Amino acid sequence: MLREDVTDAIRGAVFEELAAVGFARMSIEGIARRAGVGKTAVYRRWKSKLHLVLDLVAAVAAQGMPAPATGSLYGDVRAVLELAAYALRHPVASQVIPDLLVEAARNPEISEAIKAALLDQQQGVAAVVVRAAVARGELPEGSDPDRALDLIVGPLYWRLVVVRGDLPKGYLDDLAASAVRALKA
Amino acid sequence: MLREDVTDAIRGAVFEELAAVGFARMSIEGIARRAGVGKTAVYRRWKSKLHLVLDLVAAVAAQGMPAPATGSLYGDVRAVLELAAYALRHPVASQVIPDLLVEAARNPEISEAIKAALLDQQQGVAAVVVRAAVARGELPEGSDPDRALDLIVGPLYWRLVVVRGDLPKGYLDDLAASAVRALKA
DNA sequence: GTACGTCGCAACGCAACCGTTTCGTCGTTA
DNA sequence: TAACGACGAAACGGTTGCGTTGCGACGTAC
Repeated sequence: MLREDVTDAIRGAVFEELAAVGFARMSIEGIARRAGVGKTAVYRRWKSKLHLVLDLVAAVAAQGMPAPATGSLYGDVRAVLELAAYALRHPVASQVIPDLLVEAARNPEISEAIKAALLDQQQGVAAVVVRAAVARGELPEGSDPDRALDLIVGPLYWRLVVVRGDLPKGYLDDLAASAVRALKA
Repeated sequence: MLREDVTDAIRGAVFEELAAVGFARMSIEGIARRAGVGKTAVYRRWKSKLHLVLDLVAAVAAQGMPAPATGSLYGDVRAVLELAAYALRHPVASQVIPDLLVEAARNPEISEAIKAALLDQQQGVAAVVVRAAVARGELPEGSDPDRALDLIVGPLYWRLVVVRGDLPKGYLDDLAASAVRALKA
């Protein structure tokens, strides 16, 4: 029987190593070193570093992403932004997410995993939010949820991850208002 | 005297190698192999792969980025989006840019170079566009060019680079219109 | 109390790349 | 034509990680 505490230590080490050096530079030796276990313990559980990461991403995907239901489009958008900003400002996540996204451009398996864990989830949330807004009459029939998602999280991702700028007070409020205004075509 | 054609071959190989495997996996041996030159020729010109890439990025920075002047805010925004979409759809650039952006999060020298080559350029363009729009009375005094840039290129970058989705006909038009609408607070 | 499986540790042979050096070839310059 | 310097190729010793194997220690199940 594989020891649970060892498994957890490895999982944690993968996460930290991924944030510290990125997928490309990550090594199984480094993971074992960081986790304080032997390489044997790692190879007994996973075949390669790819499987390690796919397992990690799948765990994130499994936990799901909650869709807001505040009763207004602005409220929903603002809630989505709050959640996204929280994740993208997390020091570990803000390193791991863009790193894996770049890796996904070269590796179909990572691409598929990331899509299921993040993009599909977000598109699902956007679909719920848009559908509710349409039902309330806040948005016209046939509004495209994907385009809505672009307008909502695109600017935030750009600022936090690409430019790596700060998040001024009131920025999320303004952005939510801008997105709502942009959506009501 | 160093041979110009060899220098060019190396520069080209760096670009291709960067797109193919990314900065982290890139090796000087691989570059020399791809360029069809000896390692000696590379080391005679640059100290390390970091210097190779910094040199490449500086070359991009030096060529500058043109600011549009179409006479309307919508026209200017649309022109910026056209240029950005062209770059982000380029198969090599669309691999290299996000890769270096991720690398920049871990390497201050790359960060500085990328900032000068891309971000500062874009912020300069945004500043010109916003200033012109304010002068025309299309935007209120004190509009923030950085926020404008977030709203203009954020959604496009998200769609093309993060989601790696397609670009439907009319998307740029809609996005430009949305951005203009969002900016007029 | 014995047998089994996981544990950490260390070593294995192999591969890639590091940065340097040596060599013989070739083109340019004087 | 002689000297010089860059060229490609190959080899150097050193480092890192690969995936595998053998080891003795430990803990648990029977």
